[in-house]
Amino acid sequence: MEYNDKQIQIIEAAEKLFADHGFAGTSVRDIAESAGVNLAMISYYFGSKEKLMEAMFQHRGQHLKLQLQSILLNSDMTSNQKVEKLIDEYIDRIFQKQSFHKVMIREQMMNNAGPIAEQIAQLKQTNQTLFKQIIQEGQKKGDFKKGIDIPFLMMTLVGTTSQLLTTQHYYREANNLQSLSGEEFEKLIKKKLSAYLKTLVKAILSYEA
Amino acid sequence: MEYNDKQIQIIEAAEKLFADHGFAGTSVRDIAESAGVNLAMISYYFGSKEKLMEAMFQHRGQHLKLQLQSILLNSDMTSNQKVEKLIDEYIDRIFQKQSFHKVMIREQMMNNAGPIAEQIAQLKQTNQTLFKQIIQEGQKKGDFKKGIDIPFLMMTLVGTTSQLLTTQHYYREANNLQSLSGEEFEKLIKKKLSAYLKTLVKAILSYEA
DNA sequence: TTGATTTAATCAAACGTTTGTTTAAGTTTT
DNA sequence: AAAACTTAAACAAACGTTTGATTAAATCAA
Repeated sequence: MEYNDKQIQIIEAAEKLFADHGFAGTSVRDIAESAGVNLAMISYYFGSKEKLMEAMFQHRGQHLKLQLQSILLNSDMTSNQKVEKLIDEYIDRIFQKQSFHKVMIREQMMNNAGPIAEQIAQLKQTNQTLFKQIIQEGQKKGDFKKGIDIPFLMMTLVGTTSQLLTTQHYYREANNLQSLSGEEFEKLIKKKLSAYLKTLVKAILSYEA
Repeated sequence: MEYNDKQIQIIEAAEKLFADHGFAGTSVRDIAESAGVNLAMISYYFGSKEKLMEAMFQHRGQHLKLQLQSILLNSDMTSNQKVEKLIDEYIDRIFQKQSFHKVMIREQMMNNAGPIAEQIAQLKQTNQTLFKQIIQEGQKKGDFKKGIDIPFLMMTLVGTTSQLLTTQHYYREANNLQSLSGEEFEKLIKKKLSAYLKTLVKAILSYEA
């Protein structure tokens, strides 16, 4: 499915509003106003508010999957380099589409069925499988220690990033970083997160109890 | 402020519904029906839906703060033991009040002002300060290495736990654990999370790049 | 090229329903 | 008797969605 300019306009306006106020907390009138289109256009293009949400996941779904395949198949990289590249690509992806990821976090919490939940489950599994391959490859080469709980390690990467994403305004205030511009602040926390996660993963992949 | 039985009944019904469907996604009629009280009782006791939410944070707010003081002041424990106890108490607290913590996660995402946001900010800072003390105490004693980014380490503990909390149904499905009862499953993931986080923290507190 | 016809896009207005809240009349408790 | 509680009914406002008219562009027939 492809969407024209106006449809994308609506989807991206809805994305921002859903991220900040939730699905139920956003009215179609809010979306229409924010997107600069007439109220009826949302039903006209998408059928319903619910289907607009599904279109949003369809629209973003393509860019969601990590480009892990290319990392995995690149034989010039060491296991450590692969993990580091994975972390940087993941952070970039999350922060580039912040609003959509907040919407995803919200959707994950409500464990209802439906196409969106399925898409999320599928995405999680794909990323998990590829991540597992990279770690296990490193274990076979003797770069990483064995006995790692890979799903939990993944939870840490995802969870720490989500935590920073959803509470960045608290972090900014607690560390008196209001003087920085939005861009500067984002650049800073991305850099810190990247360095921190790399150290963390290396630590846990090499730590012997 | 103290609340009578019926008020607590309403608060706890609202808690569960807010956690699963969000604040805006839950109607006062849903809450009334779920709590088994008349619709008007919510306005009668709390004034408004918004104030019910504030009462919820007031009601739970007391139990929120980690009992870190007692850990910190206990001189019989090593730094490692203190960190381990902290992790177990944190996990217990989160899982004991799952619904409320989901509500908190939701509220954290919307960066609006108001008494709730303030209470969250205050709670975060209190916990951060006490956690920092425990880590720094360990650093002075030479048990932990220096140069740790404590706020980010805290983000990992909170983020990993939140991630498991909010996506436990995905984890359950992906690992074919539907045969377990709800209680058994919860016990299992709490145990795994505890062991994992303890290893993780020890790894990062002792890892030398 | 002209004029007719179809198609897609846009709009203000209205639809019926659900929303949070209030009312006013009751009942129970103190 | 007073205070606290409980209720069904009603309220205006906001909600998602539909309608019917209007516009503009595209397609076709002459």
